[in-house]
Amino acid sequence: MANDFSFRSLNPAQRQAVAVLDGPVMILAGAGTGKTRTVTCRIAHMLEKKIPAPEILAVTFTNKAASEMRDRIAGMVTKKAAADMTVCTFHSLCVRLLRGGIDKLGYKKNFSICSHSDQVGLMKQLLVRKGGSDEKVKPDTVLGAISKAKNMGLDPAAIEDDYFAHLAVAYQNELRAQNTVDFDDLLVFAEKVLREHADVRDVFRERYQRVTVDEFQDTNSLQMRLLQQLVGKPYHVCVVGDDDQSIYGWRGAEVANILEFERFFPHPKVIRLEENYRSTHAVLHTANSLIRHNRGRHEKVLRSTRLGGDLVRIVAMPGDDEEAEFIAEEILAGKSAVGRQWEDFAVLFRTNGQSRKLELAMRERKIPYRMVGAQSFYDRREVRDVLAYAQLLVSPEADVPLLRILNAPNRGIGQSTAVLATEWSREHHESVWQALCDPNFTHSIGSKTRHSVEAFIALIAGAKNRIDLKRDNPADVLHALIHEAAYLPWIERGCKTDSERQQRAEGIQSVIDSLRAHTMKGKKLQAFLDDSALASDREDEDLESKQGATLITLHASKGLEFPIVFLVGLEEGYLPHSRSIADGTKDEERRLLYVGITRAQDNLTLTYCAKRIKWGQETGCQPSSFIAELDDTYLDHTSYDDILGAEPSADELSHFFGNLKGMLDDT
DNA sequence: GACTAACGTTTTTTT
DNA sequence: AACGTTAGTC
Repeated sequence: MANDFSFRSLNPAQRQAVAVLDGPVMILAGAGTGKTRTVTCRIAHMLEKKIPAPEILAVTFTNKAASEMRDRIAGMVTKKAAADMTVCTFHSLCVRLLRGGIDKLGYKKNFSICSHSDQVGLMKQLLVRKGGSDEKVKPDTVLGAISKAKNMGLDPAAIEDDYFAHLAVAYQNELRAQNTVDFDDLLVFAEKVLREHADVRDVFRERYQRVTVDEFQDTNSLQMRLLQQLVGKPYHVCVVGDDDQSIYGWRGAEVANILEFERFFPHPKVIRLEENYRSTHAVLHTANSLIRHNRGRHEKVLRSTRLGGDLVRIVAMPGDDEEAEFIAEEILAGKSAVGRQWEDFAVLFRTNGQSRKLELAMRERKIPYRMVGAQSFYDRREVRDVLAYAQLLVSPEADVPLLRILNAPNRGIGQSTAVLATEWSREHHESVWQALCDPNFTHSIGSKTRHSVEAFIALIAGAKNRIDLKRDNPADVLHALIHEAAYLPWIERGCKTDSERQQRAEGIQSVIDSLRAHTMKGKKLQAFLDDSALASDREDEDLESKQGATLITLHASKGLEFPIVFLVGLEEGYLPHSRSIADGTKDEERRLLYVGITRAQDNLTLTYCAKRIKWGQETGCQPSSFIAELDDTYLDHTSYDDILGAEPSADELSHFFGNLKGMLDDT
């Protein structure tokens, strides 16, 4: 059997996890314990036991995790089996479910999904319209409250603050009127459909008999309820996670789900993977000594399979400039002296803002680097605009994308017209598109604007017609539409630099290319829009495709590993972050640091500064209280001055050798 | 309706 | 320090 090899290479705990296929199973997989390998072997084992591939479902949180798991499985089983099973995110699973059954909740099946920026745009409008209280309420605050309510299983109308509740109701009505759902709705509605409609539930339970949930520590209570609907007796469900790596509590993740798994699925088989293959003993010991300070966790002590190792350095820095320069120099020196690749180095930080100085230091020394995250592709203006055009080709009645590009590029339909059209559409309970099409409306506006509106209608309708006829490739239609709208010249005009111009053009082109790739695979335009809506930022195979040292936030680093890791800014207020000190979630910050430390394979350096520039102002810093929690056995406390004092500069070195040579010559 | 200038706010993490 | 928003002007 093909799997014999992988089976034998597993350790006893892993082997047990792979062997037990029936009933609830919880795999507590510490950092670097071969989690993904174990899960993929387990799924391969299912196939070996003649479980039909279509019955297998594996749910992840990110698209990246899903595609990684898909790839790993594909390497172990037949092509057909890999294609027949379902490996996807919670959200895309829900989209699939709702495309079939959302009509039961009074939405049309061609609903669209609004992104975060769409949500903000809508909420801004509502705040202006409802402008009840005169204090400035930020859209994100209201949206956050709504999201929290939805994830806790409450009706947004039940939010305590009356004004917020009022906005929440208006928001939800608006989305419904536009046949649009937000990210949270996907889960809320899917759970609702399953709970209230036994027929749908039975179909799903019949279809997916074997459910695996990855990164289970990141599930929130809504996802837990969804899972309960999805999995029926005899509960062939396997969850994999590590409570010590739960770092998404701020968006509702409940460590409780992993701590109380058996409350939901009785008598689970609990398997602990504690053998770490990634890090040296020194790194692991330090990590263990930190996480021990957290209460109420599944006791777990990672054992290292790699003895010894370099000491973990804790370096005191005078300021953030020196910190960045020190690290850049170390990378430079490490690369040439120890013969490492750029890709072997990673610098981890708490907030994106901390990357600026590091980037600068890298650039000065011509060290190639890759920044993970930061400006996300799908938040780029031109990308969102082009996607809005694409969305109109499916349903011009979607107000949000319509309003987005109504005057992008400028075509003489400005804000005032947009407001009039929106108001008219509201009065007549129609979409903005219908308002623009309605002669009764267009006669109420000036003739110049009217002609602009008519031209716009013709532009969109013409392109949509080509789509509906199904004769042309949607990518070609979209390309032609963008060209006809003269979108590129308009966006280019707003650019300051050549490289910006180039970036915009590439953004537009890559949306079209990506649509083409989708339609090549036989997917519909709607499916492309779904994928784009759910595709989040840091998932464009960034890491593999780009070369260089890695600059990355602690959150984004989870699941990755690097031979040499620098973890910067171990200062009170940054790590732990001041906000989490206020929120009383210091435990989570400790886990965040734990995640950071356990990314390191061979060598780890922690740094903290005495001062740092914040908002253009110099501020003093205190060392993180976490430093005192680390066990000293494998620590090397040192400072910037110590290291620079001990290591002579290149000048001093050549001088020294010059003298030496002189002495030798003399003799 | 478009452009510019001043102002205020931001910096935790993201499906 | 840098970005986005808003108000004021053409």
